[in-house]
Amino acid sequence: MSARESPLLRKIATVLSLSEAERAFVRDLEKSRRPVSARTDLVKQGERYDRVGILQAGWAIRYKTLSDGRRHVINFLLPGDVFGVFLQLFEIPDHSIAMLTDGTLATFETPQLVEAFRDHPRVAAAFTWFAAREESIIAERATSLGRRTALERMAHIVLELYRRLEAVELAGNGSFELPVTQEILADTLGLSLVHANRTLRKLREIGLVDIEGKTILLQNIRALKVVADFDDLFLYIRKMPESVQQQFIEASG
Amino acid sequence: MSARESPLLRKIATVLSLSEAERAFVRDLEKSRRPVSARTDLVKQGERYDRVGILQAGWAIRYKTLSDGRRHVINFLLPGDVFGVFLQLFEIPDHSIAMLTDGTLATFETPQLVEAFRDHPRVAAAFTWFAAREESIIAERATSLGRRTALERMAHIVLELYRRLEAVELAGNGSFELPVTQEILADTLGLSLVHANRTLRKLREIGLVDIEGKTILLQNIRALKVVADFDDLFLYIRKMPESVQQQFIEASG
DNA sequence: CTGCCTTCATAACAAATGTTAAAGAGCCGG
DNA sequence: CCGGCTCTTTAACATTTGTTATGAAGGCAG
Repeated sequence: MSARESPLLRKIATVLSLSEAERAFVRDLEKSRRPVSARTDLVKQGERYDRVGILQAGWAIRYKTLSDGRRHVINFLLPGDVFGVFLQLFEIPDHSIAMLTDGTLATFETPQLVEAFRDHPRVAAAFTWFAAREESIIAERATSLGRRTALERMAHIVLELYRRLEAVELAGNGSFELPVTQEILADTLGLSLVHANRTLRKLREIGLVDIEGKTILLQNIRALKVVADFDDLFLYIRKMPESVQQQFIEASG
Repeated sequence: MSARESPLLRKIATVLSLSEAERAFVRDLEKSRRPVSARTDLVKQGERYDRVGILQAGWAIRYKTLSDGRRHVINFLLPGDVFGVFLQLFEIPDHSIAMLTDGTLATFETPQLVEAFRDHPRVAAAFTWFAAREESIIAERATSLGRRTALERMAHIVLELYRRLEAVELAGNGSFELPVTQEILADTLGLSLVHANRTLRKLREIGLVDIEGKTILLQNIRALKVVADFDDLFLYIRKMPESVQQQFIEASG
């Protein structure tokens, strides 16, 4: 796997090994790259959407807005993340997706998704794996929102992002770029802006993280894990069993 | 559709129309019915699981436990709900599933799931739809946990359960059986038991619901919707577009 | 029928988190 | 380099929610 592979291909490589032909197919799905600027809505709650997107660079959020303006960030989309596979089914999304930073986006159309599932079962397997993982990430966050304290939630999401970014080689040595305002963090963790700030300060005071500009440094990952009660099982960062890959091949007939 | 169809077939009928042959295939998936009693764990966090389950009767919960015992209920499983489609991929579940009441369970094995995707694309489409919907339900709940007050959350879940039970003909005329302790509700809504109780009392005091034993009566659905800021889009209780069904048929080759 | 055991209900008090306000830091365009 | 943004930080205070404790109600096993 070359260092210049797309983030999606890097991410897929952590889960299963594609043939060169399969990689070429994925590259083809990604070939429509275009720049998108911060604050652009890629998908709008309630408005028909019929493409699949692959984020190449930059961060985005999936979010919902209540009618009085309160916002909840469902999840972060990082480079290599795919969106819209399920939206294809529903056509009308129940949430929005917005760029947080400037970035690069590739999109492809439904027929190509169908083609993937018919002709490239291992690519389909990877897409399905990531869609399933998306759910487990959201479920873990719901657990944080329901049962972790503010400090625990903050520690948890820092670790989650670190692990996810590692897979696309955007994190290492305990640090990564976090191009996210505290307001976004607050809307993700179910906190007020002020309390998100307090919580971050506390994480710094007790020596678990250090923040310099947009860079966050995890100073004590072990302690962070204890505070967050972090178990990375929900991220499913491991190889897909051969038997499961085989099932996709059989299912595609 | 006869009144004696399984809840799953009733639920599927709200989304798409199956042929008699397809219904027969689903009935075959469900034929292994067996009774399960309350508190039985159907799936255990961290322990390999390799079947697909279809709940025929009774309620269950998907939940996670933190290492100090705090519990979060991710979602309710109601009659007609399917679990384990994604667990097939991961093999090791990151959450548990437990029966809340006595009930009836059918399970089938991976090869039959593969067969569904290869030979019965419209059945596969329905399964995929429900799996995707599961995610949107969890995302909506995360939104509640993050940004709705206790009262709003309680109103919201009551409406959600009402709409989901309607689809399997277990709710109507504004009321349904809610075989759930307040502790379970608390663990679902991220509240303490005491506060869940307070919140329920308030919902009664302001005349939005009435509770008699295990039966809940929604006295003012319109007001409940306003309080909860409830928009049922996330439940996707409508017909799957023909074009999407067609894509499953094409994908199965 | 009786006596657990679970569930519900409520009160008093504690703690976590939200709100409002204000000021400083950092960045960008003119 | 200035002015106006957005973002961060902090303080003081308000509110929601959690905790602990206790009793009542209801169902079930003996």
